[in-house]
Amino acid sequence: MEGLMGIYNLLLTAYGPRKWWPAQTAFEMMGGAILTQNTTWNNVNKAIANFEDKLVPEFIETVPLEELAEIIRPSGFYNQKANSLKALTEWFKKYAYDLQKVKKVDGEILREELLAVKGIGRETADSILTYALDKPFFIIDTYTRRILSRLGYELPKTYDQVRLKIEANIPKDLYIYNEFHALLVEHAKRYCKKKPLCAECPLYFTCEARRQE
DNA sequence: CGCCAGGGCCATA
DNA sequence: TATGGCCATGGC
Repeated sequence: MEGLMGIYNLLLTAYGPRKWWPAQTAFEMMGGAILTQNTTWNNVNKAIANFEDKLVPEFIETVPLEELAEIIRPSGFYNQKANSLKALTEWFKKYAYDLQKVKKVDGEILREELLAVKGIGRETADSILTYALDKPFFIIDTYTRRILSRLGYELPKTYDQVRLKIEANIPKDLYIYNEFHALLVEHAKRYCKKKPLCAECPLYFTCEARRQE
């Protein structure tokens, strides 16, 4: 996994800092991480807009499940995600809905707790840890896998194997984890949806160099 | 019209 | 550990 920082620098130069996650509050970020599972942001935004100003744990806790599902309907999988939002909120309640209390806990412990929440898997957990809780865990999504494999990297099979391998080859720095993932998403949306390789791609020469090997 | 998006759960072998 | 079925809307 050499050259990851080179890719990071190319993307950062090409797109500039992304300043993620797009959310008003930490709780909105956490909820958004669930809503965006296998779903476009366009649909997630519709769901978030339906909350008006009620995307807060106190509302999620008390609103009837069926009503919650109706609110988030545009995000798809709304029955499952309504349950997931309830479960996330139950977890958060252990900390009295106090973000500062959560942040005091060790990152590995928090990851275990989040993975125990039904509806939160590895990617969602790592997104929440990195973007809401200031605990750096490199997020592995379909875009990350797609871009890296197109660049010629041989990726391990399991999520955590990929994550640990990437983490071992970049500085353990929250800002870099934050920006790198956001930059990969930005890049994938522009260039890696259908086209396997294209000359306008900022990583074109990197792709070419690795393909020659 | 069919495909798929910043996944995850569960059953099965 | 690793597939396969399922969940569901909306943009293209």
